[in-house]
Amino acid sequence: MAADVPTPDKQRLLLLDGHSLAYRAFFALPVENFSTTDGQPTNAVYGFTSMLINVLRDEQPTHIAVAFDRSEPTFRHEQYVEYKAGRQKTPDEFRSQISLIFEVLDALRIPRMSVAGFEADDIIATLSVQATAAGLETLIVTGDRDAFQLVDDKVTILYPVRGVSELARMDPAAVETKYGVPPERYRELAALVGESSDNLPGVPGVGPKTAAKWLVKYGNLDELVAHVDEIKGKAGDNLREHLGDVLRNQQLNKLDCDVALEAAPPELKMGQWDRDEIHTLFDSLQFRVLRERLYSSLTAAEPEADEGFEIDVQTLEPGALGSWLEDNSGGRLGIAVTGTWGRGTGEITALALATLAGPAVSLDPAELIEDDERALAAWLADASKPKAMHEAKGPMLALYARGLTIEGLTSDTALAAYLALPGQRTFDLADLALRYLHRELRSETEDTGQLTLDGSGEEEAANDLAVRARAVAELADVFDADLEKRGATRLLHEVELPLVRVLADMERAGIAVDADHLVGMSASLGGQVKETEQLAHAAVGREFNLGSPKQVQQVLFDELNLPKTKRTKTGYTTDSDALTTLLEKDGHPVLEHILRWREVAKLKSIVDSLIPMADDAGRIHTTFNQMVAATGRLSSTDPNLQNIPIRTAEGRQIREAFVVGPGYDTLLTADYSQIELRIMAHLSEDDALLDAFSSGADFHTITASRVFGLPPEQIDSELRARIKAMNYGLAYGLSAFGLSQQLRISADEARGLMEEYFQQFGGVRDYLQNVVAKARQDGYTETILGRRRYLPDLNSDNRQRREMAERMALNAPIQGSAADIIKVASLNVDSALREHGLKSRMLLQVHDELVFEVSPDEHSELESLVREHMAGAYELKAPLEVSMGTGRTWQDAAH
DNA sequence: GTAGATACGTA
DNA sequence: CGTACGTATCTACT
Repeated sequence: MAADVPTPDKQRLLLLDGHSLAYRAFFALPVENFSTTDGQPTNAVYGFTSMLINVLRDEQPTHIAVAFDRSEPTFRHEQYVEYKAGRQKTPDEFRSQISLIFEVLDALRIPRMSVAGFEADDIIATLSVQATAAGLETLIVTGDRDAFQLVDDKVTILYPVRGVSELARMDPAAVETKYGVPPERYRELAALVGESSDNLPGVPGVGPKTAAKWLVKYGNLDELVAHVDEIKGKAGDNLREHLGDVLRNQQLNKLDCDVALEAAPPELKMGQWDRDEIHTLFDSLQFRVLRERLYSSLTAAEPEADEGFEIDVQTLEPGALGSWLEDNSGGRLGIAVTGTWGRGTGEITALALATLAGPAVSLDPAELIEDDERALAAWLADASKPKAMHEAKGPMLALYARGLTIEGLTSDTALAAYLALPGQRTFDLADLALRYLHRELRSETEDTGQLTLDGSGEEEAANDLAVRARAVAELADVFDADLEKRGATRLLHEVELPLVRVLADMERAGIAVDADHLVGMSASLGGQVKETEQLAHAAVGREFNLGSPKQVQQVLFDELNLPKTKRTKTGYTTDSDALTTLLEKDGHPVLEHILRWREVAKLKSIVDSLIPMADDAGRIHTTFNQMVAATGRLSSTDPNLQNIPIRTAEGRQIREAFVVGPGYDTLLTADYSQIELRIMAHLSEDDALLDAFSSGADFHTITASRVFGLPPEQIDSELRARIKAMNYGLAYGLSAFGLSQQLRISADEARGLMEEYFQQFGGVRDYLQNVVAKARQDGYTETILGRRRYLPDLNSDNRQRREMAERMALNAPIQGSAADIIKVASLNVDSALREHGLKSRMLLQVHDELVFEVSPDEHSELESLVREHMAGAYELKAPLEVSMGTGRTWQDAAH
């Protein structure tokens, strides 16, 4: 099959009009948001660079140049003294930024060109003609419409439409669609219409529409001039009267394709840019987000890293591991492991250790003799021997399964990458090696094509694993420096790294379930699902699949003609909110059955998914993921034990299936009361909100009493519920519209409610506004422990994306700080359990709640330790409060 | 078999 | 037109 033979990529020349793009950016981006702390405006540099990065990423050019105007007069001024007269002087804030743009281009090794007496457009025109002749495709990015005359099947223009983030692709068809004439006629059209920014008046009263109509009718401008007497009406009179202007415009807007240039297109190859130079420059410009974007989007545009790792993988005689470790464990060693893990256990199949720059070994754990096994175990367990791993938790479980514990981890390169790039979902070692070490994850020395001794490929696998270990060792150093710059060193070493073992212990412990209870529930729910299904079918008069949103839509909106709900991509929503509203309006009985069916079917599917999860000891082991949530929270998978139902009575029955295991007395749950609201009060330092917490009374009632100006005892459940929704909604970026939807009140009422609220709690509004403004400037938000979330979309021109990013910016410091706090609490509780020699253990973390299994006679000691370390995890201005409960089941332990 | 859309469970 | 997740199911694709 030769179908996939890659063809050499087309050579593509990217030409940018530096001045016109920078000028666009200058007016598109508010200078208040784009200045360095010492007052240097950077909006034009920022916008230009941002556009440049996007185009480089999206178009992957092979050649590039940026053209600039000169301040000297051009040949056009000689022909027409009024050319560009009456233009406002360029603002000083703009002029100072041009040299900064030069610096950016120089650091990126992008050639810039300017020629006395010519405009940037003439340079671009010349290069594009030469490029076509040399067989290159040309892409021109410019905000100057004159360039449209250059468009043909080899030359495309990218024209900024709104702000700096969106480019319209102008090929011949697009020009014709937009202007009604093909690109080669564009000059003539522009001559008729005129160009006020160049001080080139056209025919009064003639816009692009009329001009295009004439050109289409007569074919071209010459013919139009020849038949100028045939044109009727006022427009015709104007044309005859201003014919001179039109012909002059046509002369002046013609781009010169024959400028003498120092370099021809084939010489304008994309070069390798200098990371250090970019670092320094972007630091001085205080471009944090752009640097990220540049690095993340341009790795592909860099020349392929075809280098691998030089590594000396040593073969050890049996019994030699101890002395090897003695010789080589002075510095941090990288560890790489293969095997399988999950559900709280695992198995190691191979292991490699690598020094940072010296030798490495690859081991087969199954074939270690006793001495070697002992030496390995001792080294692994030695906290004073520094180690680095990549995604250590799984291997930790597998090592533990064969009796090995690991101490002295000073880096987990996946965790470090997560702190550096919290929005990324995966942290593949090979990707990180390419990106941060600029090398492929393979050995440079190996693979001369010769067979290994037994031909099994074992040696190759051992080599590969050693390469991974080496990459881990090197990456660990790179990230140590990177995290130091981001202020995340302590977060890694004091929170995330030690948490790995705590999470591994929770996964290993698992939580006991009452299988009979689950099986019983499944049967009963199964019966209800069937019954409800029949009721639904009877109500409609035919059978349909209740689990298919498409069929439900068909039944409700096509057959029963119920009022239409909110649109989705494929039709109308049938979600429970919409169906509940419909039920109130129409009351068709099938609605009730659908809602009920969904409820019981959901519960049954949860129950059924849990049943086969229990191990031989009757325990379920979730997997906690420490690096997926952009805010710093944990997540739980396989199964997700962080979303076990609790709202409805039937849902809570599922919690009754999670029980205390043999050898333990009871379960204990401990959760933070209103932790996010306390954090909001702490961060905003709003006195009224802080007072509400220190008063000791019910928080929502107290805040409601302030908002409504009533004594607390007159706050009924309705009023309390409204303010409770506001209290929580604020931290999510809730709008008046959203509030009105949720409370089923009018938008005006909701708006009034918010006004009243902010009247009382103005500090909260100030805080929320500031948090977004600061994030817009810095490019990221930060939690109390310095965990960042990068939000480049805060400066997006797309309103929807920007507003989304704003809500994320509101929420990330609050949700993320709560995550910080419960992580610290988990660590401190865990240490305390060890220190006090308790057998009780931590089983689950559910965002603001910890679940423990209590060993006999440890009840009161555990309770006081948990309370102490949870409440004391962080000192907030609205102090943390913890509530606890105990019981045989997770449900009974609720409080 | 997989990807996307929809719906819904938790904090 | 309220954040952060994971899972089940259906549907339409390869």
